[in-house]
Amino acid sequence: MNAEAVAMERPEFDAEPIAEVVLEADMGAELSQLPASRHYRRARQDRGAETRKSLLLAALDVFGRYGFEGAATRDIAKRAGANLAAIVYHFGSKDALHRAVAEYVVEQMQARIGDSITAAADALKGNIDRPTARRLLQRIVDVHIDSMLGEAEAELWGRFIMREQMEPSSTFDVIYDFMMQCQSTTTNLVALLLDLDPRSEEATLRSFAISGQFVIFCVGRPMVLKKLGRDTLATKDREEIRRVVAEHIDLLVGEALVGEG
Amino acid sequence: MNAEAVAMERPEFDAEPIAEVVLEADMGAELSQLPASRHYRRARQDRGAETRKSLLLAALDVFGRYGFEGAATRDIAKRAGANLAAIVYHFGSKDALHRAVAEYVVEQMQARIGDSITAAADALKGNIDRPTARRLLQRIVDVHIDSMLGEAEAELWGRFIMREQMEPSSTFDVIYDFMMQCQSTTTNLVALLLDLDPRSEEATLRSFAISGQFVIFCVGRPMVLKKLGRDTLATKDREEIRRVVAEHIDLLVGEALVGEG
DNA sequence: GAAGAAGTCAATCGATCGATTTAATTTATG
DNA sequence: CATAAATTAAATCGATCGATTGACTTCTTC
Repeated sequence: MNAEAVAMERPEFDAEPIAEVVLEADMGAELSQLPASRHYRRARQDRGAETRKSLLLAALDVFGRYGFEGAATRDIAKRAGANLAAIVYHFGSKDALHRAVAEYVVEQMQARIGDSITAAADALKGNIDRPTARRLLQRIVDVHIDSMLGEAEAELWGRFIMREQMEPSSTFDVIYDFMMQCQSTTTNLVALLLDLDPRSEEATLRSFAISGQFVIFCVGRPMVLKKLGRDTLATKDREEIRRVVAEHIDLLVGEALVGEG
Repeated sequence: MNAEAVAMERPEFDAEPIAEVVLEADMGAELSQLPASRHYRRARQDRGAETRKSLLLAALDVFGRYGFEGAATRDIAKRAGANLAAIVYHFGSKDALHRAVAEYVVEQMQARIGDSITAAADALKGNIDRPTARRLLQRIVDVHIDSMLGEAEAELWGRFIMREQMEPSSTFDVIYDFMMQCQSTTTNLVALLLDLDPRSEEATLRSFAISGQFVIFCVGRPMVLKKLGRDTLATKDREEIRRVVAEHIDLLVGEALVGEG
């Protein structure tokens, strides 16, 4: 079951290069934004990156839909347009692939909403006034909405996270920690705006309720789309959602949003 | 794959009694509230009802966690404390069991929140004032919160529904229709309270955002529990959530809740 | 209390699918 | 051309799948 363990027991199995490949976290990151030019024949010096990225995305989808045990490596390889053996070659095992997916998800989310969180967390260390807190909160909310509803891949992240929440594996901690960090920062901002103790249950509940206003559009997306009569959320829809949620928060925290935008 | 088809092809297989058993929707409904008395030796006249109920609940759990294909009938039978063959005996096939679970979920949800929906829908046919609309809306919200967070089984309904939403099977329509009906009624109430066209995107989005405030406590329950430092939501927590959400809605629709506690 | 219906059970069917491994082949690069 | 990286088809071997069977137990009914 554990491919690394197997590799250790078998010295003739050259595990080192694979391990290195797996450990470099930025695999194919630069490749994903490659120009579509057909004549761009470079990047062949690392053909593997393409396959790794395909496998990673396919695994993200399949793991998210069927869970770790329910996911079939055959299915993942087929969707990725890669050979079955490529999974072991590039990642080491099904386990390791799953771990890589979890890390990838956090990485992507961190890249999109990390700044807004650290900005708020840093500001909260000092003394900030209510308009500033309101603006920092809105920043977090907007970034969440844009990343959760804006890009197609985000649907996969959401599914993967929801599934991990149902049957938490050992790799879930890293996702969990990140989300708790987001929630804590949001709670602190809400507490400040509502003159509540940040550690009170009241602050926590109000913070979750506020977050729920946009999370619903992620977890209930099929229902929302059906109701709106669309098959995808347009940019305009997303802006409407941002506007509505912003107005709601204005009403809820009794501090209208002012400045920058 | 299809057991009914097989049954049709094999006249010697006595399918009728099974079909009847499957079709009666109230299977074991009265049995679930049996007194725990050890000497209550009745109900042996229909031992099957107990097994059916066990299988149904186990299937609800397993289908919800692993999806239809990922679910193993062996797993379901084991969790139900029943024999593998009992599934085919009582339901006809894995497919039919899945269908029965979907119907059961709608049935249970209907029993808990159906009244609040039809009450609101009926009232909306005539002319109602804002305080009444506000009260009807709160009724729907409270009933949702109580049923989604109050009973242990509701966690299973939620998981099953979320999973069906991910990979909709043919049996999903019945669930979907019910949920859309809830959402439509809520939207109409919200539109009335905010002076919006009930069919406008604005009304839909605001309605979803409002619903999200309590749905988050269902889909994000593990996160909420972790943050609160509990391992289960107490009655007091549920009351707090009801209070917070009610206050929020007061602020959002500009119509404070009055009357009947 | 015997007949028979209802329900349960262990054992088993054939088939599919599971992850992993092997060996052979293709591809790019110095 | 030589080398290493990457890909591929094929095979391994076990596990598991849903469904079925027929014997067995429990309950009802006449």
